[in-house]
Amino acid sequence: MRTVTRMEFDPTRPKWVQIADVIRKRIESGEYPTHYLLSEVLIEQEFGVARGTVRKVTAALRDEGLIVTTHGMGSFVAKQEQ
Amino acid sequence: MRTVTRMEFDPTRPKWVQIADVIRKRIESGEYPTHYLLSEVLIEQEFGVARGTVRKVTAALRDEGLIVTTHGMGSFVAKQEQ
DNA sequence: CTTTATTTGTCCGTATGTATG
DNA sequence: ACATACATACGGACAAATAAA
Repeated sequence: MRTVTRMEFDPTRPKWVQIADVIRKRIESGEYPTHYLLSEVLIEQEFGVARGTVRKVTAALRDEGLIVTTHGMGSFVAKQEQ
Repeated sequence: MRTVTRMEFDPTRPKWVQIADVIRKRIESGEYPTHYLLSEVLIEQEFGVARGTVRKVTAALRDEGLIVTTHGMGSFVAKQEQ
């Protein structure tokens, strides 16, 4: 069973920013622990957005050092600094 | 010898939808019986499309419960309900 | 047990066309 | 004109599961 998040997207802010916010919170709250594996396809399906949008999300989280992406594997949650 | 289906792709409908239609009919007609093994590569070759397109086809048929996919093995036709 | 081949899973980059704000 | 976003489609590379040699 796949998860579907029905977000109320704020039309004044890009979707990719809003989705990144959601995932960031999940990481910071511990809902997504270290090494939790994300995949573009799952994000695509959960939020109902296109691949290009998902890639902007992962690029942003990667830039923040929250996730690490490996070609052929996926993106996993990096160890949190506190 | 590999089969090559020269489909006249209707330019107004996605290739992956049209290919899924063809395979769905083969399953429903019994041409592809229960446990018949499909492979992405063969679909790719038969219809002359890219793998990404094939994966949309299998994803659709999987969502419909027509096939079951196993990593490292392939997709096989699920038991039909009647 | 090790190696190899096959197959699916995933990411990467690119491109085209459409639509909206 | 520009950024955002969707949908489609191509081709490539690497990772992981499975099965066979």
